[in-house]
Amino acid sequence: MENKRDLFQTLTRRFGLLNKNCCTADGIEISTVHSHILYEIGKQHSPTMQQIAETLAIDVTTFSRQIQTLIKMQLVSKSPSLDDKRFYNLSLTEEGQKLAQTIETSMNTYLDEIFSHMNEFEQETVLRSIKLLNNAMAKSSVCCTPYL
Amino acid sequence: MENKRDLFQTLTRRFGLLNKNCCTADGIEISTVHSHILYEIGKQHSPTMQQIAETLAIDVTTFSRQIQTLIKMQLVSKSPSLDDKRFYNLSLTEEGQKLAQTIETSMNTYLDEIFSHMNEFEQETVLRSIKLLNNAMAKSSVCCTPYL
DNA sequence: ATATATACTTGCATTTTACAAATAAAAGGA
DNA sequence: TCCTTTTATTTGTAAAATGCAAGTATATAT
Repeated sequence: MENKRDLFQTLTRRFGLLNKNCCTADGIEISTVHSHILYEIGKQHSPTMQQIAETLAIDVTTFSRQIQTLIKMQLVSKSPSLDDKRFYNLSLTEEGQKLAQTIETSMNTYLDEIFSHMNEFEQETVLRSIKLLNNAMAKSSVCCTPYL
Repeated sequence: MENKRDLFQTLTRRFGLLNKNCCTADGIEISTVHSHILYEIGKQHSPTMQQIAETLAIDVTTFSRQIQTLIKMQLVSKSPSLDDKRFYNLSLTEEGQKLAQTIETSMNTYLDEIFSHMNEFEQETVLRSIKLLNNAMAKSSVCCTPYL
């Protein structure tokens, strides 16, 4: 269990589980994909369909239907851009914001709990390392080119 | 972009992309889920259906069908356990092993490329940090209890 | 011997996915 | 201006993935 890939595989699988569990608890019942979409819409500034779909590497046609679902669930709203009516700007409804916030809070609680098993120094090292890694990935040619 | 969750979200999304891209290249055409299954079967010692399904947090009934597909693709074989015929032991066929190896190689190539954007010291720090994190997650009550 | 538990599979209905083709709006060129 | 091309999004359709409930088969317990 000492090669890079295995370390990453383990890490990301567990984080994936965290993501999965956090959104299917008390009352809230939302799929991981949907929570990712909410997260990204909340993060970006009135993004278009394509922007979110690309960020999440979801096929646009699939994404189009997922957005339809989220609109039906009253979590997201979609309005045509004023300057160019081909674009639609996505935003979270009030309810969507509240849900995103709930998820955010519980994710951070989970992460804090996990970090509590490390000492101060380790915690800082780990955070710094993940930033390093993210930067390295952003520079990489094999990965994630368009994503900050 | 400075909170824990965001860092993790970015990291795991990108690693997910890597996983996705690596398996849909030249000739090989395999879904991410299938590649995870191959990976785990290769890693564990003649595991049962349930073990792999649990490790990957896939519903057993879904998993049962996925295995059927992989068997049809001649990548996996399944044989009833001798001591207890309710169990089936999974293993990779020769072809499955070859494919798993190909994926492994290309994943490690990708990761090496990514790591090449950091200096020696950073690389070591990052690897050490991921180990720390994995250990912390293993200790955590909110996450991944049964998974090493 | 019968009941209970466990490992896995199948029936079925829903959801997700993605290619190809359609629609709609903007941009460019004559 | 009209016509072609490009771009953003949606729909048709068919395949695959999902997960609950119920089924089968084997082992364990009383």
